[in-house]
Amino acid sequence: MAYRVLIVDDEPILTELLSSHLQDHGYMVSVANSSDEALAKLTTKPNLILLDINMPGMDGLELCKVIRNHIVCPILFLTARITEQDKVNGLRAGGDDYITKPFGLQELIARIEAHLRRDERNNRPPEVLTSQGLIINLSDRKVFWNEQELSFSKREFDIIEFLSSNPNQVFDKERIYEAVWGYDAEGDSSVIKEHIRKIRAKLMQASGSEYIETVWGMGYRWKK
Amino acid sequence: MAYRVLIVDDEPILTELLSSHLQDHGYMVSVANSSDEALAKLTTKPNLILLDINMPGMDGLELCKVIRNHIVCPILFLTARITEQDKVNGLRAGGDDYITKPFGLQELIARIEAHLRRDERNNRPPEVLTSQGLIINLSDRKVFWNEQELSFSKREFDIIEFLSSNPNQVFDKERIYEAVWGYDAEGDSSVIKEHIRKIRAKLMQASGSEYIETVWGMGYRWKK
DNA sequence: GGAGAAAGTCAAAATTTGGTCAAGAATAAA
DNA sequence: TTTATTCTTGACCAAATTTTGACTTTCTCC
Repeated sequence: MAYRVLIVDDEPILTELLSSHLQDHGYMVSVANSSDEALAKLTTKPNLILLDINMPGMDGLELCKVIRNHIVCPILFLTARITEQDKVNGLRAGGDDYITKPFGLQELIARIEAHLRRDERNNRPPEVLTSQGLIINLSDRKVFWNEQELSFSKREFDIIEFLSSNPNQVFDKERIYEAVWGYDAEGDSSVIKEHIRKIRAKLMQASGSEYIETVWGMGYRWKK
Repeated sequence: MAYRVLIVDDEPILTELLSSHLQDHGYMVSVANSSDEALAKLTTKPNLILLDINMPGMDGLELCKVIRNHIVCPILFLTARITEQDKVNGLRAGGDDYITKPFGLQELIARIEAHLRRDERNNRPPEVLTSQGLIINLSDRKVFWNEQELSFSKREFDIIEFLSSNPNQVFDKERIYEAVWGYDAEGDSSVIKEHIRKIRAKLMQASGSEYIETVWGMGYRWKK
């Protein structure tokens, strides 16, 4: 399966160039020309992010920190700044590498490969999760129970995905809200309650068993 | 716990310098001045390896490939070579990063931290405490006594977590209150008393033994 | 041994939290 | 546009937890 790379840079010429180069190497590329766009495109669940530091509005460092709250994947800074302090800042912000412009495309590819390979080594994320007869296909976002497909809305699936990807761990509502809705987590907890209810009802109706456990005062956990 | 870093370089002056700098930052450092020595020192199970490319005998690239057959940890190349092709080779050999000399010590530390942090993110072992048949799984917030799961409320678990994470230490009620409730609340110690009672009852019922000891006039301690 | 302080016990009150429901708002589909 | 679906909100209830206070027991020191 092709890796997804998200390029974040406000320079269209550069993103264009990078994009086509990466596509030539078999990557699926999405491009964001601003921080906001980048956050929105996190939903594509990139395997790796190329991040420019100099951008109008929220800059790359800030963005990096925010992204880190959502997903875990290699983040490579791409920038013209070169002082050591800048490098230090970038890495401390949660970045994994720092590549100064101008850089060779070959080197870039090599670095990307190194990071992806490393991720692969550490945690090969399964595209399909199963637990007791239930099959959750993350790539096509479908859920089955013994041949029968269950239908979930976007939010519902997002919650299922998040919880079932981290089985047995307890997440409080805020944490779930953050993970599913995004950075702006001023969420009313009743939204989660309601979605959990719907999910439970559908799962129970089909399979007759509980998958989501309530941990009183703490949150919810996916039983595995 | 301190991270272990293995430095591989045939230049004693450099290794000396690096070693003391890293030690200043709290790392446990071992040094190898040759490839053979490096392979021997893999038994120290380093969390990260700094690897010079230019060495007599087996060079860093070769060494890297060999190391990769043994352990999985970040490998950072440390070298004077700078051509893009070299970088590509290094990364393809299984390295995770490539730092060209001369480099700033600050940058080096930052990169090391970034890599370790990343490793941490990816495979964090579950935090589990055990004491005499009792298993306390901090990440899942579950407590077992021989297969049997014991259920504790949030506050109860928080107290157990705090005390059992610091076994044999005595904490007075205020200190416990501070640690668990999160703020300094003067006075009514009866809350703690009550929770301790509940915890003790549950633990006693299941295991038949006391885990929390009263130190008269001082506070409570988790017996280990 | 007895006074006083600290810890333990118990039950009831107060508070917090989660589940449920219905209805309005927002979004997507037709 | 209309229509259907999904998302969100707020209110209410029930359940579980947390806290409180009165009371008893235990310990320490004189």
